[in-house]
Amino acid sequence: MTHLWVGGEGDAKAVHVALGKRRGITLNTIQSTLKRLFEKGLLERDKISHAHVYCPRVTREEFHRGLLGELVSGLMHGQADAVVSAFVDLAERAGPEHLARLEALVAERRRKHERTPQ
Amino acid sequence: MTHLWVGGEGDAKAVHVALGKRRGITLNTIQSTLKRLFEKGLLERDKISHAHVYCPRVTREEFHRGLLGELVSGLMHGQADAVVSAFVDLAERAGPEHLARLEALVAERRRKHERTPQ
DNA sequence: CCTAGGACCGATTGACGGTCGGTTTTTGCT
DNA sequence: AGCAAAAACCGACCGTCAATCGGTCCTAGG
Repeated sequence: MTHLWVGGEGDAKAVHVALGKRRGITLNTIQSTLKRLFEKGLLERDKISHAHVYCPRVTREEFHRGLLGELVSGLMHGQADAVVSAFVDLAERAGPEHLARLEALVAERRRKHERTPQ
Repeated sequence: MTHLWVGGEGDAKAVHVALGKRRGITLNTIQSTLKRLFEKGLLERDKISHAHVYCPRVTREEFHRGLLGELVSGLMHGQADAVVSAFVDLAERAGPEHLARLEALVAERRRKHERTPQ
């Protein structure tokens, strides 16, 4: 579904030629899919004349944040520490450079907290 | 499925009285579920006389690590940075104390890397 | 040898995503 | 206004997957 992101966004049939053709998919399929994504609140749409123009309601980042949040909150039942630890592990395995990035971000956040205590 | 973890582990019917009863679930259901978990490689089992005794093949931590890893690697297509950032956000939102923990873990890992360069 | 306890198999239900066909509505052109 | 093309909509079907259960077969113990 959300694979329609890779082609950026736009109007109904544009997505089709961008993705559908390559997969031998009907334009109809694209339309349905787009509609359901819209109903799920992931897309915004505008009726221009008689055609719908869709555009993402959430950025890819927000979407990912959502997914991650869902999973994490699901696992975060008392084992928050384990989750955090697992993530650090992953970051390390995915490439040590990510550790640096992680460190930087954490430092930044903590600084913010000191400046805004409670 | 994996909710059978909360009751610890043990033999077939023990899980039933521990979880099934409360949910009005048949012992049969438990058995099937256990079997499928076993087939999935998440459980180990031993045939004691004519009964199967199941025990976890992976700890809860490992399992969580697996889930997280799956998702993250799924999202980690060029947007690794975004994922990392999103996670830090979550940690912060879930409770600033996690930031401290995160920081500690990262520091530890990085130290290890310095000691083991390549 | 016979029975009770369990394992196994197969079937069903309910979500869900992906994919379409067929119908209706909206346009635009003549 | 009338008609044909374009696009939206509705509903349906298929494949997958987890959860659930009923019924049957096997086996250990008495």
